[in-house]
Amino acid sequence: MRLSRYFLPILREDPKEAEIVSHRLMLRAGMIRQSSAGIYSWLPLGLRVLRKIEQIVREEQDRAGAIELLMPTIQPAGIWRESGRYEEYGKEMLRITDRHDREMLYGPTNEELITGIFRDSVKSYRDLPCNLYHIQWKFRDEIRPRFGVMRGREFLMKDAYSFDLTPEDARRSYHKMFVAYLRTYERMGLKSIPMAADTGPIGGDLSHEFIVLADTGESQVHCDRDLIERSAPGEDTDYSADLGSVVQQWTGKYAATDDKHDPARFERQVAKENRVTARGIEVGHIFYFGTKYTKTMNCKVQGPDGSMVTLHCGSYGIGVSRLAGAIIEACHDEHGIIWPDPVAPYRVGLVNLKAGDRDTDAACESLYSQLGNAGVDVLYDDKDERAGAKFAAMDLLGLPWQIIVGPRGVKLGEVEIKRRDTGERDSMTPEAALARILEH
RNA sequence: CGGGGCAUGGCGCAGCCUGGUAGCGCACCUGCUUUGGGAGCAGGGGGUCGCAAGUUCGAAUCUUGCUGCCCCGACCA
Repeated sequence: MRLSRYFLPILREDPKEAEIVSHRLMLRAGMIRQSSAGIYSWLPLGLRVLRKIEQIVREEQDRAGAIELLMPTIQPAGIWRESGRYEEYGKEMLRITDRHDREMLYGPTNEELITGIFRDSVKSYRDLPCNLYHIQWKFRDEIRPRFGVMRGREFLMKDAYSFDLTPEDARRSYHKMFVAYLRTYERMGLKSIPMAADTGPIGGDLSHEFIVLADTGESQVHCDRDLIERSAPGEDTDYSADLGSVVQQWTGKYAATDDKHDPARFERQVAKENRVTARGIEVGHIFYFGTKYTKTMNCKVQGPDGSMVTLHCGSYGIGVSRLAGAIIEACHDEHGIIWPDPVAPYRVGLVNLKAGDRDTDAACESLYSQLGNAGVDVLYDDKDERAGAKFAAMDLLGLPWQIIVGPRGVKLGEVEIKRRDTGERDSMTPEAALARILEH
């Protein structure tokens, strides 16, 4: 993409409404614009990031055996009355009336909808287990939206729903999602830690929040260093096996958010040198809720012995739009964003230091087309601006690689290549620069 | 929902106290000079001063009401 033909409204100064760093940088880098409190438009650059995140989430859900579908944003009130949550949910639910005075709502979550679909379609235990997910916009009318995209009212969320015949089977389904989550965050270049969460009225040990570590995170967390150093299960994980032992490796170590922190237990359970207190952001939540909705909504299948069995369910959420903010919180410096390669909107920023100079233009055009042909996403700054402004903008955008092409270097047959994360810069021939990027 | 604050061009702000018909920096347009870490000079375009009433000869400025947004707290993927 040529910057001269792109839509990328960069702000030089900080908008005053943005307090936290990810919000500031997303506005400045032209990723988002606020529409109203807690509701944002995603501009082209922001949308690319959102799509990258979404795609990683999707791939890991698919790998774990979940099946994608798409449910609507607007739901009828009726099914929420069936589950009893229409009255229960309160003002967080945005209620709407259509032209026929029918009561509708903008979905804050989809348990009712999916349970309804499943109930009407699946009648036999032979179709179990089943895990269905979608990636869809949700709306929760938060009392006070804040932190930009991190706590908006409208947000993009991946939510999966598992259906099983027995609690034991449901546990296996839960474990799959647990592992998929570890993999998902790691692929985005984040360090995530599962922490035991409130299980609500069901009880048990099957609810975890996934916290991403970031110095500017909203909540304080305490955990065993082993959890931070451990890497996620590999691509070769066999999701058809029971992953209980894998999950056990993670849940066996101490990890708690501040509100559930037990200092005495922390000291007893974790050796002094392994005690870590850090800040984090919640980016996912998984839980088993048993028959909560299947019972009230009468969702049953026929079991092997011919009897009708109420299904056991869990739900598994990932805040996709929130992750865009969370990643920036975890990955930035004083100059701007530092995108981890897998979620970067473009891999390479090609900087023409003297647009209009014949040799410099030619060198850039050549690199631009070669990178394009090699399937590398490039943002080419071909605008007629001063070098300083271009450097500042490129650092703000945080693309992993910069190739800097100026008349001075071109005379010597060289371009400069820079890694945004380490700041390392090297001069080399354009061919070598190309090779360096392609080998990564 | 309790407490605090803000609303003036795309962004950041001054002007308001002490009413007289809107200004600064950045960004944008034109020209010239510049050109490797947010250039200089000259010229230019762009504003229902959040909305509505009121006071007044006259309101960005004073009064009242409303709306929007931000921050702190309780709540949350």
